[in-house]
Amino acid sequence: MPSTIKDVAAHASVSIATVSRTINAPHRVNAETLARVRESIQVLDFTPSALGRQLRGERTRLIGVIVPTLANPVFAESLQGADEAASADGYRLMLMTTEYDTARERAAIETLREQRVDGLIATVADAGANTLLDELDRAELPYVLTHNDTPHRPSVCVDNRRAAREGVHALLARGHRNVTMVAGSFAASDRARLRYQGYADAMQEAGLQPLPAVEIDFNADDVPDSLLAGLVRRGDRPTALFCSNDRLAMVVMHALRRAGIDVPRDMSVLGFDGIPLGELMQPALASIATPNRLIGRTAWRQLAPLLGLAGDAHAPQCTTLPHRFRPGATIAEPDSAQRLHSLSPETPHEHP
Amino acid sequence: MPSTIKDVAAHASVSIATVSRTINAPHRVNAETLARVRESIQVLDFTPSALGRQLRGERTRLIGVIVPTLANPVFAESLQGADEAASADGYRLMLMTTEYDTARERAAIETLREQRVDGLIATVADAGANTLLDELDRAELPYVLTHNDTPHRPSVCVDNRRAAREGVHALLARGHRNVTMVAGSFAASDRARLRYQGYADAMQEAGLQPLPAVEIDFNADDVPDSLLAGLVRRGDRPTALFCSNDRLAMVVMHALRRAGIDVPRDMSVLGFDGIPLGELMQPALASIATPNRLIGRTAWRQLAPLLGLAGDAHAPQCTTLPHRFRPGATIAEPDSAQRLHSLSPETPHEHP
DNA sequence: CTGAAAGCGCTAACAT
DNA sequence: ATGTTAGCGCTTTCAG
Repeated sequence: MPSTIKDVAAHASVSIATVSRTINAPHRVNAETLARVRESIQVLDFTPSALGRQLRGERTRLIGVIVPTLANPVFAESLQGADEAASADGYRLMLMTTEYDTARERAAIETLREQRVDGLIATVADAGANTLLDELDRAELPYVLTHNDTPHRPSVCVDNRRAAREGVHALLARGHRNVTMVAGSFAASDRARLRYQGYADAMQEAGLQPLPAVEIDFNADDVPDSLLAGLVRRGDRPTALFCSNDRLAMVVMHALRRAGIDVPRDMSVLGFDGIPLGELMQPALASIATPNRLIGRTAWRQLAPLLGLAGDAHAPQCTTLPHRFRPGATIAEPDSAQRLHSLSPETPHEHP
Repeated sequence: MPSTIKDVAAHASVSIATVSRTINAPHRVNAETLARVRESIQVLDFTPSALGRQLRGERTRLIGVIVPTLANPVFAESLQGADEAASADGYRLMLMTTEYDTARERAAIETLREQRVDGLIATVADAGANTLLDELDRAELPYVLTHNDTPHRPSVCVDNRRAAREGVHALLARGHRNVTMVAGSFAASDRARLRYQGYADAMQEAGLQPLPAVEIDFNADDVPDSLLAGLVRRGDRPTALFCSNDRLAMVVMHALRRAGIDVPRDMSVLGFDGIPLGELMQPALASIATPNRLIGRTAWRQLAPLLGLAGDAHAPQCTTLPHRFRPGATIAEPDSAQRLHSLSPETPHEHP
């Protein structure tokens, strides 16, 4: 049992109020007394209990953070950003992971509310129609969503649809016509859906028919053979793949290699997220980089005023942060064999 | 302000004791009363405050987790392992990152003690002579170290020295003689030091002189040109690099590429940690894989009995988990030019 | 089966 | 400058 304010008071022969003041308002304590109390605090190894304080005060200086998983560096990064920013303001984080599971989202929010967190920074599966978030609104618990791209709730994210469109456009501009999207399961992520829409936008602008996406489980460490077969089948094999996130892109590339498909010679690959490790690998993964750390930091900045902290009280509810197309060696023009096969009026693109 | 047990009591016209029982011991409440109270709980959207409970009881069911950074997937993974295991037992995690900074370690422990966590799972810079840990001992706050390889404190890790020795041995067995170690700064990690010892062991067993390690800042995203120059200088250029962790290995490989050095043709690279992304990249990163998730899980298992939970009360204080050499295409035999240069009695190794 | 009351550690009036 | 006291939300005897 740690010692309490009472123990210190007794040891220093003062009242508990004086001990409290020694800690919170030293200038209101006589110098000698101050020294004596501090001495006792040392001796007894007293650490004030945040519990007592939190129970008394109207805030806990705790904020809950909910992310799908830390296996995806994207979330690890934005968590870091939020951590840095919140810590600097004296707030502590309580972390919960959901593995993209709605039931776990519910449980996480419940736990966090029990802990009386002052606010929430969360990435949820589906931000649009989400009863959990409605409950938060009703409970008046401030929250900011991260990586959830919705105009209807406080959030910080990139414009996923536009970003995806630009990325796919880059593929098309290099002469690819048969571009297929590989996505984590749509049910588990509104991001994935928006990115698919961006993909479809780009295809249509180029006068091409969007192809159905190949859906893969988010947590998968490998591509099931059945799906892989579809991806590498001869005939109408895609010349480029747009993956809804970098982790997925790497998993897919690994599978392609196993199937004897060389990236980028036989197939180009574009990811999404711009995780640092992607840039280090060979060939460097082309991607649409999102400012993950900044997303976390911004989420805190947006949340802080809602907690009554100093800050821009009239900051926007929704922040759209800039993305950036990150070129990489996983993208090449369709190989010559491929081009020979497709020397038809439909693919009149030029190459240097 | 969330509603309290009093609000519910008033709404249901019972005492707060009955509300408490409804939540914690429903069988001791009359069926009708139970229903009425539950109704009120619903209506008022009552969520019991963990604070009140924690203040009253002798445990908070909170555990603190301290890791250097989440930018290194190793720690993200073991955090996940700990989270899974602890959550299953109804414990919540409070996360703090230190960026390998001792001052931040101190602050983290302070905060966690204030929050009255029941125990700690931590990865610290230096587990041997660490006053912070001594303080924990004195305060009788149970803790388990992860990734800290020390027999003197409760810990879960792999045998870093042996693992490093085996890895370097594998390089030597392929004909490498000039193997250099690249390490994060030794001051910030007892792991790095042990791995260097393992490197030295292997070199000496092969009758070779261990070379001084090249130290690089942990957080670096690139290798400074001055260090890079030393690594790629002609003449006594190493034919193989042993990196003290995978992230570092990837950063180094990236720099080597910039310097026109091809891996593995011109230089082999071996990492440490076995992060999943390493296996996905091309060429696949050879590494010494550590069971990170299991490390986190085991840490919880080892901590639980110390908190008075069910579990093996006589589990070992220190657990050494098995590592595994993970072969990869970043390791090759020294290239032919290199071999021609070194066709001397000292390097009689055969190649297919 | 239910209620009254004490007390967990702390802060903030209010008194002295 | 310091002390006394009420009360934050809850659990837990102890009575009824």
